[in-house]
Amino acid sequence: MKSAVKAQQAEDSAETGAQQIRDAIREAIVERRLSPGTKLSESDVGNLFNVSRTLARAALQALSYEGLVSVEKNRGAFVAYPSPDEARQIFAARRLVEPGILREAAARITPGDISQLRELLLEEGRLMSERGQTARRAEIKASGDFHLMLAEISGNAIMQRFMEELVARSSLVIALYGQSTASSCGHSEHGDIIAAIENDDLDRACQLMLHHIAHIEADLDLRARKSLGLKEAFEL
Amino acid sequence: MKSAVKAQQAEDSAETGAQQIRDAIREAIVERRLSPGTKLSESDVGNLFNVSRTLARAALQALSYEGLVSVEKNRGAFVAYPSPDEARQIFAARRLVEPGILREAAARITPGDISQLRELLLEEGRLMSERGQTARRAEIKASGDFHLMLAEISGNAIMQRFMEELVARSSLVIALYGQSTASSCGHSEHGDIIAAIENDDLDRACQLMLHHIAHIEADLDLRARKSLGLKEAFEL
DNA sequence: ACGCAAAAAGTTGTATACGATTTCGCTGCC
DNA sequence: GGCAGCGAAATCGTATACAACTTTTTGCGT
Repeated sequence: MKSAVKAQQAEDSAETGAQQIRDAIREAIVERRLSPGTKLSESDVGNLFNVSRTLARAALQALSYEGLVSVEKNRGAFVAYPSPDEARQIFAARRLVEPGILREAAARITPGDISQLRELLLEEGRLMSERGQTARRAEIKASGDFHLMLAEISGNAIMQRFMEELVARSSLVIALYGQSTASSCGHSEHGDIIAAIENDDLDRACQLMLHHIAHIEADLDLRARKSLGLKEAFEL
Repeated sequence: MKSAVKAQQAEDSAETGAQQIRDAIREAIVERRLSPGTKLSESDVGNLFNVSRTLARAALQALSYEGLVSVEKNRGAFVAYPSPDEARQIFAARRLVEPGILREAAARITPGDISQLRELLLEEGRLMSERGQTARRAEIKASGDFHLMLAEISGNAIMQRFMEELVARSSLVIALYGQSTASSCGHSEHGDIIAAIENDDLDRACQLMLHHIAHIEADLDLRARKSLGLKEAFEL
């Protein structure tokens, strides 16, 4: 599925080296190898990928359009540090669009799609039982891929791109505000949703999706701890 | 309202000259002063705004992320020429998200917002009765602003940005495939939607919104006339 | 020793330069 | 007359250079 997602955008383009850098950094952010707030200086990025600052800058700009990095004028680019309010908006957006995407996907889903989804779930479960950071990161990506694949099946490239943005930003939010050591997504809920789709019970599938999103959000601690930095941090 | 929309993004940023160029070009595209397919060479854009190719390029890249221009490797940037399929996806996306946005907006709407919406409608009506291209362009923008303002009222900046993209791209689609000489949006339908909101009849408001979108789409001729260029163009 | 000011270092914003790729027009051949 | 091939012009992709701004360090005075 990963290849399918990429192919759709690749086509003739492979636009430029900047694209590759953008993708590499995005992956690093989504997999949480880069923490929110980390500074991404143009020179450093350029050196890291052996390109000039021009390309590094282009990649960072691109990521800022996706909301994954924030560039501050004359100060530089940082891995985005979503505020609690932003976090709420991200999940509100997901609650708003994912049921609709699910409905469209269900209308066009093929047996092949379903088996691919199942495969994804299996992989996810396997990673879940594994130990180690590598497995954890792969699991994070896999759980997002479930939602992305639904968007892909829906056949609407625009919604798919939007979901990619939302999933990526969700990962950032979870990295910042997530509490449970458990992974980002309740794995079993994904399976339930597929089952509901197979049973042609669309309303139930949507309801499950909403619950699922609410579940993820419930694991967050979005109390505005605005730096809490001075006295409060030390008076105990 | 225009100022409000801009202020929200301006804040401290005003990031750079590229942003201004991007906005100027976008406005030109949305108001249909630039037709789909028009070539936007980096040098030309740079000269036009008296900046280097660097900034022109950045602006064009930004617009390509919004789907308003398509850049082809080693060939240049063009005002986007959405395919019929893309057009359908754009409107499918709008049908998917606008009812949700409407619901959120209705939940937070204030009397002040309503009067602002009414004001927008009045302006729209006034422009509608005027003659001339300038009025036509202003009307196009105004009719889009109605949808954008609902997104703004909804309080979700992410959905707002997404709607901005969808409305802008819709304008392109209408420019390409629209048939009626009449303006893009049925003006009266906007008023009906506001009325339904005021009556707390959300379901009706959503239904009106869906009809409204369907209406716009119905005015399009999305038959794939694939260039129609060879024999068909001349055999009559 | 502390605080403030000025300079130095580092980083971003923009312009220019150069190599690579495409496009277009020309010449020459069929 | 038309088409293939070649060369020039235009345009894009990327690197480098310089100016403007920010941050840090240094040094002086109190």
